[in-house]
Amino acid sequence: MVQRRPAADEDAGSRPLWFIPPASAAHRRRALTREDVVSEALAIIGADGVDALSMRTLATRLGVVPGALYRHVRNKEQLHDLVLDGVLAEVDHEVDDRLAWTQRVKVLAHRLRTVLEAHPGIAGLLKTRDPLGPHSLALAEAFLAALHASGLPGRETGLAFCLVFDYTVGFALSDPTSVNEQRVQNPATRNKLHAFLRSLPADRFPTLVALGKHVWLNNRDERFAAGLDVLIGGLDRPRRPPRRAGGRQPQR
Amino acid sequence: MVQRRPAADEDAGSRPLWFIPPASAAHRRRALTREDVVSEALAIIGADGVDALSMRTLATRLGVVPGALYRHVRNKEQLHDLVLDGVLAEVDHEVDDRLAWTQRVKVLAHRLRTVLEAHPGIAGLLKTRDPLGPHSLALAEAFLAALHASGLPGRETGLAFCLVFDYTVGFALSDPTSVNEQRVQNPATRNKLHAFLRSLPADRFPTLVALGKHVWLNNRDERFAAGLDVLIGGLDRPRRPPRRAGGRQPQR
DNA sequence: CGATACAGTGAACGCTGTTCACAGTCAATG
DNA sequence: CATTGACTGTGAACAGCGTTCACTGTATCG
Repeated sequence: MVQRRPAADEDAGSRPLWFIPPASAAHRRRALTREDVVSEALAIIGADGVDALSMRTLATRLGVVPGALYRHVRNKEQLHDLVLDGVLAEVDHEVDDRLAWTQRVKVLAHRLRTVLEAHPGIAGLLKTRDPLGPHSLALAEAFLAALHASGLPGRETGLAFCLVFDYTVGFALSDPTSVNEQRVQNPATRNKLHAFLRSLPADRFPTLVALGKHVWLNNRDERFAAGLDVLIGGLDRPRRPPRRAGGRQPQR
Repeated sequence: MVQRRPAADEDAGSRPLWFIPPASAAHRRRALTREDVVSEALAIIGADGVDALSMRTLATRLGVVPGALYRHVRNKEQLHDLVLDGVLAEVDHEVDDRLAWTQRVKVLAHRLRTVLEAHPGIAGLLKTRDPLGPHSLALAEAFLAALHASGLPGRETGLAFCLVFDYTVGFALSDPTSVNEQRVQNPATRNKLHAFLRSLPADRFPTLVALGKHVWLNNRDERFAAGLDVLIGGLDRPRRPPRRAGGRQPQR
């Protein structure tokens, strides 16, 4: 929280004891910049998640009236864009070139997930707003470069990028603070959930009764890693010969 | 929209001409049921998306004051749960058992995506609310049964289920009405986007400059099908021998 | 010194989800 | 049949949200 405005009583008669800073142009004018707004927004999100970010609380923490923010940011959506790029800047996109491409992709995906989950709610922005900020582009470049090293043709590389990126974002999106995850994290509610699954009519839900306990588990880390393995394993598979013409879409 | 309340002037002196229905219990009392609320909510979402669903508009369309809804639904979150199950009921979960398990999973995933995208915004609910309603369970059963037919052990089947389900939901979540998709759908803006990518400094973003045009494409259908292929291909791969102990997570 | 640009103010608008005392009507009871 | 009790819908309110707008005061430029 930035203290921007001199205390009221400082103007009102009580003289400063020794030295009053000249209130240089840099401090009084242009005191609030777009960077300030964005960084304070990041602070709020880092502390309380993206839902806690409202124009009003943001303005209050900056010592400013809500409407003032609109001098620096067109609307909340644009603020989200800026915040998003700020978060993605935290993802280290340097990877050892000597690693196998599969390892490089995995490392990047893990880093992305870590950063996204450190800022609850941010992943949601990625689903509606394309990240075209400088840091986001650097990250995309790193992913693309690693995938390109697989030797896949350009078009397939693009598809693979979408796949891996969407997988990671989608995974981070069901963040551990959501209701679902809370439910499986708490052993008591998890047991209740398993009991519920076991209690289902076995004639209508045989597999669910038998395997339900393997689905609702508190195993986010394992789930992410295993999914990533499957995914990259699938990419690493020798391409099959072009499937029978027009057979792209399985019959509905 | 249900007309539930007699017109005001009907009570106020103007006598009915011939016959006044007895306002039977079924009509006056219990006129509004939870099913009514949910089905009207589904209608709103089907027409204008999930964002258009507010307690006030829902109440208005039901000819009722907003607070009245809380006699039938504890809060909006619970309304979402009910709506969600109503939508998932539209997914046909019957699949031909004679198909290969890979085909069965693909068919189910395509159906799920179709239904989710027919109700913009619904996929978002699936990320925060676990679908434990009857229809949702039936769908989960179908997916699990198909995956179980792969011969994977129980735990891996659970992981595979999460993977396929999350993939489909995550994909549907970036629905075609979002900003990103609009951008690549419109040829003009897509060209602008490609031009922007080409204009990037080639020394810092070499792969992005070269392959960017393969990433931002209007190819949702191909993307979904290809991703699903990779994913199921990865699942279908012969399991490798248990990886070196503790080596689940690639080194950061 | 006067003119101009502009950050910040304060108030308002219209929207949201939710609560609460109250009124009216039905069904069951004495 | 009359009374009671349960319960649905009313109307108003509360607190919060994003956003707009006329206005004020200050800092900079000509």
